[in-house]
Amino acid sequence: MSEKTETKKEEIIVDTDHWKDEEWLEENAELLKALAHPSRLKIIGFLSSGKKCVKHIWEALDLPQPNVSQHLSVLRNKGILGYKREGSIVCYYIKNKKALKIYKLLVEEE
Amino acid sequence: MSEKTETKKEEIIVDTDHWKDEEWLEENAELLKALAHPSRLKIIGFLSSGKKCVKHIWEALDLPQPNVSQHLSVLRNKGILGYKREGSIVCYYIKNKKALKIYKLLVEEE
DNA sequence: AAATAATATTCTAATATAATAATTTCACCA
DNA sequence: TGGTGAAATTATTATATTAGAATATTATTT
Repeated sequence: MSEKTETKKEEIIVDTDHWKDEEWLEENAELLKALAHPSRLKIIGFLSSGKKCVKHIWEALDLPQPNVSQHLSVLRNKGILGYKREGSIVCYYIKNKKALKIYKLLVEEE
Repeated sequence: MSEKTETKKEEIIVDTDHWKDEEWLEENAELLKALAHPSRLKIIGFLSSGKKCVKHIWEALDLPQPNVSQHLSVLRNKGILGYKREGSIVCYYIKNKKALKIYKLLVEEE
């Protein structure tokens, strides 16, 4: 959806009925679900100021390493985070702009 | 958080480290979780154009009535939707502005 | 006070998610 | 090549969520 649809009269109609598009609903619900956890939101917040390595993340967030690793994998698998191996350490960053915008909206909307 | 904090020097510092505030994280994760379901996102989308009664909702969305009622109660309990009984019918509307903004962001960000 | 239409609640079974502990993999260096 | 630090994976258990069926509630009309 959201694509332009042309009628006989060559009018351009922008379809805003996204809620009719099951695929769009699935995708976006998935995105929200990935963000909808306190620890994952915390990770996003921490990464919103830039790329950070895993150790830095779990130390700063005061969460056990395996737990953070699990949450990172959720965010990575949904394409929200990207990562880069730098020798023996791995650094994560926010790859998905939409996710970052959601986080910023939450912050601004206080 | 996000409130202005005054230091000894009367400087105004706007705190943007929301991710350090466990309560803020909980609240916002809850909000996202409530929205993070295809049917609930669908309901929000349908209601984004204005107040609608329950029957109208489950017919338009092509979902079973008890199922929609359950989802409406999730959204209502989180304060995302408000409702008004009008005789024998009940009409729901989006009460939480933040939730609506999230939905709109998802739509616009395509 | 039935009957009916609209909506909500409850129960259940299936599935998904989460925290924790234990283990493993990977890269680097002595 | 053995040791070490960093990160990921796996297994387990507890808890939460979901759809769907059945039932209940509420308000209106007859």
